[in-house]
Amino acid sequence: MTTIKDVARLAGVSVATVSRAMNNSGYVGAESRRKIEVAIAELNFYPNEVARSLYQKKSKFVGLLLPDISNPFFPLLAKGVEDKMNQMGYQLILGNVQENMEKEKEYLKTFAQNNVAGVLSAINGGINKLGGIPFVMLDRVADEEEYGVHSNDFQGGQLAATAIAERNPHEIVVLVGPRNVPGSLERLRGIEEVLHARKRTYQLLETSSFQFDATKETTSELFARFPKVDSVIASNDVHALAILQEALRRGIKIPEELQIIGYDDIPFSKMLFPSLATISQPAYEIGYQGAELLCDRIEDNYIKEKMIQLPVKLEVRESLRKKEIE
Amino acid sequence: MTTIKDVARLAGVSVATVSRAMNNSGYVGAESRRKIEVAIAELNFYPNEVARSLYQKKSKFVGLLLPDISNPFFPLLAKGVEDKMNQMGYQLILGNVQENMEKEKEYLKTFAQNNVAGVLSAINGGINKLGGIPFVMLDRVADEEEYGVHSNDFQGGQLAATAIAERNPHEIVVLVGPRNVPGSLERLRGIEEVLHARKRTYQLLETSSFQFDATKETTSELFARFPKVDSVIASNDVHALAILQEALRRGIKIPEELQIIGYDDIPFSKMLFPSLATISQPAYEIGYQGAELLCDRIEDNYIKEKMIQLPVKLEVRESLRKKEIE
DNA sequence: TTGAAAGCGCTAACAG
DNA sequence: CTGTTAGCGCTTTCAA
Repeated sequence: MTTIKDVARLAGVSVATVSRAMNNSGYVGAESRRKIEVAIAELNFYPNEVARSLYQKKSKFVGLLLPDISNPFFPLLAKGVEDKMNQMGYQLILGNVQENMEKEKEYLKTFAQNNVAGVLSAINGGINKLGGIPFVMLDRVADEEEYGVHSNDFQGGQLAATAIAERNPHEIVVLVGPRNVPGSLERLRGIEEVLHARKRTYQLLETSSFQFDATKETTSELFARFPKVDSVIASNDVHALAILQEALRRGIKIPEELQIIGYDDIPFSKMLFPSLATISQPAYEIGYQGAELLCDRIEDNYIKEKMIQLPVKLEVRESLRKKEIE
Repeated sequence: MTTIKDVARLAGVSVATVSRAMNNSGYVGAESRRKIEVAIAELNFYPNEVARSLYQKKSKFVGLLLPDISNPFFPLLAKGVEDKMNQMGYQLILGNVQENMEKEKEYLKTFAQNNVAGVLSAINGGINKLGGIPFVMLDRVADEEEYGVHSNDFQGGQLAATAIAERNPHEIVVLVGPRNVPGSLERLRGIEEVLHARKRTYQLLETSSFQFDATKETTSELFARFPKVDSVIASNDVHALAILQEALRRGIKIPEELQIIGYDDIPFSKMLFPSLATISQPAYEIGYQGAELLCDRIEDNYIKEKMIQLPVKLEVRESLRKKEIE
């Protein structure tokens, strides 16, 4: 391993000068700078980040906490985070928590042990602080959080409910996401508001988990409890797709006999047939802007908005019936 | 931040003794140990990993290089890696490279700068070495690699081709993955061997990328160039699903008019209707065993197998026709 | 404009 | 069994 010392020796200057040259801090004579650059190139030197972060008490790492990396929504979000963070010179420590509080605690501890510069978390209801380390919540942002990026769940709920309500629903079932996921209730509020205003009745089906594996359970429960359901407002696309496809398997016609709308707009939703109508959340954008916000916090920049809310969008696709002529 | 010094002071011993107690290295008297434990608990102390890794020249980080985190195969693999690595006390630095050589180089550099203990890479054809840092390749393992975990691509190709050949194919199209992905050619060998032996003709369609977004292109090309295709052997599930669903959209009956077999067995393949027959690769297991192998290398344990090949399995599902009675 | 030196928190000789 | 001490590679006073 070549160190700053080797560079200093080869350039014929002191390590302090090399350090100043590398970091553009303090004065460095033109001649010294040139010699240092040559030496660095010659030795193919790059500074040891560990030593840096020991001194600075702050590393170039950012912790990323995700609830379930196998739900395609989160890789998208992670990409947004990664792109921005890399651009700013940070690396991500991956923490895939699978709705497991113990793992979350473990991760927060190792984040602290490694002097992370900040944490981005899509985990609801966790321990969202870590002595002075900046936190930014992504997607799942509880009311009491200070910094976060999420999309407008209330509006999303309204859009979804309106899309269904306008399409001659007879028996509506609303899938409600886990109570502890902040957005779930907001969406439900939006949905109920619209449905009440339009005097539509509906049934609720609570899903205890957003985990990928939970879909089978939800699906069987739906068809068992509500055999006459003809319209589903789902809590996410993975669940919606599971239901849609199970319906096809049972010979139920989509959308004539069962229409369904999802939430998230994961890449598969557009790709499958019939394509899944959904409320599109800007997953990549949430990650990207969350990363921006975190960088601003890390660098103590002025922050215009602590809580960023991104708009959602209705994607009308083949899983919805034609609109009624009003 | 509370340091080992604080603990030493409170326990009335030296930092060396605290260090020995924490690491169970060297002698520590019972009385001292007790006092240290009390002090640690009292202060809620945990050691700074940065300082540790500076001294050891080796951190508790492992770099994970992935080609495309939005392809559901890789999150699965990542989970396997994460589970094993966490269990062994390591953290993952995420490197999602998107088939971009520049990004890969960047990552390798920062891995080195951060004293990673090792690297797990699912990137083909990269710069798979880093001055003395142990590398283990996952899934995409070129011939010249020394350490890796992958599944038996030749066998996978054979299984896929056999499944199709036994089911009365008229016009077979074989999707060939990117040339630079080592497994692609192996699979093709397996496929061709079977098809030749059974005297089946077939067409090749090369796909230049495994990226999620590349599916649309592949799909249109397939139907444009081979309008009479009735059997597809795909290079991965994402492509296979795209084709299958596009066929449905065009009113082509699955599997009567078009049968198709994928590769990977991502979670969606089982969930969709018609479900996708595929060659199941043990993605989680590849990640997990890769992590095990890497740990053994890091700890300089005896290594039985440097190159681990896991079996693949044919999953017969609804996208295949009934077998011919022979 | 530069260099010497202290120190970030921890580990490991080494001497007691 | 325990403490003193010298670093790990880097940044940053501070004095020259």
